[in-house]
Amino acid sequence: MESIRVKVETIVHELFDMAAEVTIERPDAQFGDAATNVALQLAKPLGKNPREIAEAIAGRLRQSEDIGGVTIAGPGFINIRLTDYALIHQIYRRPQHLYDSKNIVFEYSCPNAFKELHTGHLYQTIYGDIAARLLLVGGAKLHRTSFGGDVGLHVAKCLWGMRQVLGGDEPGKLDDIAHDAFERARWISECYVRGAGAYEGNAKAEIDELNKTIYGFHDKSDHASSLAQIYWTTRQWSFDYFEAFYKLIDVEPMRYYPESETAPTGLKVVREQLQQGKLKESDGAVVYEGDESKHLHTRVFITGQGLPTYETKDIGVIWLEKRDYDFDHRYLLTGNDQKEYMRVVFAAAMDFRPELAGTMTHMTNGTVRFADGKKMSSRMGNVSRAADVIEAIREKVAAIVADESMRESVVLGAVKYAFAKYRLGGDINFDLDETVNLQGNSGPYLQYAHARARSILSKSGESFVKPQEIYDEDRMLVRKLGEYSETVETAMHELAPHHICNYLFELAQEFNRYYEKNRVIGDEKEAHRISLVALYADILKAGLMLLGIQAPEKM
RNA sequence: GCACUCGUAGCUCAGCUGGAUAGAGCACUUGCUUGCGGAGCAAGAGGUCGUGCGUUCGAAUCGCGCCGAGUGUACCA
Repeated sequence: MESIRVKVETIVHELFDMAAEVTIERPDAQFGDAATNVALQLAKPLGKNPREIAEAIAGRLRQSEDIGGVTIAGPGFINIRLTDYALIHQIYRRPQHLYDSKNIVFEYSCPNAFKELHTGHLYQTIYGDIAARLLLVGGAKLHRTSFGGDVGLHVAKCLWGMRQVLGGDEPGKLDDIAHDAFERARWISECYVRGAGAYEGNAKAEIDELNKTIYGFHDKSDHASSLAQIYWTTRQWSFDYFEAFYKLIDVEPMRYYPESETAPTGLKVVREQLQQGKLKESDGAVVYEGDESKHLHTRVFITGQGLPTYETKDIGVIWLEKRDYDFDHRYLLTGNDQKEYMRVVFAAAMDFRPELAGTMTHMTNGTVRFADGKKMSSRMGNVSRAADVIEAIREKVAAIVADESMRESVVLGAVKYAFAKYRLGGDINFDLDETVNLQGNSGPYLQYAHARARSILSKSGESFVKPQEIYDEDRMLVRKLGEYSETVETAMHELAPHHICNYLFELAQEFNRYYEKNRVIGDEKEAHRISLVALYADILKAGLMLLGIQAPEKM
């Protein structure tokens, strides 16, 4: 398609001495393999009849050896039919490296220490991991990062709860709690609930005091006192739990920046910028004054009590990531609710450090809603816990997939695909039944499609040879196979994996249609057809791999 | 109040840098069913693309107004 675009642009330039931006579309099969509407666009500036322009361009295009035929349709669409050779050639085209040797930081997931991961984290972690894969495939030098709170009020509440449960500052008793990372995380979470309740009751002052004490563990490097030992041990439990969870869902781990690390850097920067006059003091707090004409709010960076806010910690993490990786570009994925807030942080960051301008992109995801929330909550308890979602899917998969060794990859295929198939931005509707439904647009459906294709290949004695010609019945399938590389490019460019999901599903449908009508094994065209099946299976596998989904040989 | 996001088939969503009869899955109706894995295929029904103006040869797509849903709007993250 790329070559056709260039061809048309060249022709337009030669014929009319104009630089037109040509787009090549994939038209309906009845029209051809490629189409362009340049003639319609040029009609006005040239003051000519669009069909006349189209005829002139078509005449030149017909001389090209890649092109089997050109027709003009409707008001002046140019429809192009490719030669068999060109069509086959497209299948072998590799996606372009859109991020070649770019040094990229991608921050996502961002769970708080001392808390469990919820469905929002699950969604964002999976989506982030896939987007990161796209950057990698695009040739980027990629650094995955994550950022979260290991200090702050939520930690104080939690530690207060631990004290109650342990019956005092008794780090020795932690050994008796649990040794499994997930059970430990659950225990921490129970302690948090206790503390949060007490904070609303009569323990507020005590917990506020504890909050300062915890900051002190970092400032004074206190690892010795009993309470500090509880803190450092359970903090590590949290990190181990993150690691265990990422492993469970088979995603790459990230470099984690805890707030205790980013806050000092952020504070230093903020105080310097206060001196520079980029920040102002207001009611005892340090604020960044928003620009109303740009719809930026005023936000507090250091509170009246001298504590850094999230804003300052976010500045800190940007500075640390810049220091550690010297990124060319930084992508950040957070929930929708942080959109306006982050605009201010970005504006402040660029104000403090102008060279950051244009190097940061904020992407946002919507919230996960459960289609069958009632059913789940009654059975599973806390619906929103990420581990419970995986467990619920596991139960459903167990009922469908007989081979136990296959189940886990189907579970992950189901959940990853379910999240990847939505365009990023809006709230998503998570329907457990649809997720594992083997009919329709789901991960397991595509995994099955792959296993089925492999099964055909293993039954044939023919080995793969590159197809040399295309029969009429092959054409639709071959066309679809050829769309792979440009689909990946689109997904890569927009960091939008849903394009790949849609494509793979359409490809599987196209193949099923083909397979329904054309016998492969035992047919006189077996050798030829087996090669198409092999190309299909390979593309399916490659696409699923981009989504972080395994393509099993059998199911 | 102001800002941002969203509103496409009964449900869940694609399509949105303007183009040819608006697509898919689920659900629904009918047919294929002794099968190379039918977890499939074929056909059907279902849409004033929230709404009204505007720009354009052409609008689901761009602009403005309105209606509806959600989020954010200084010491939380």
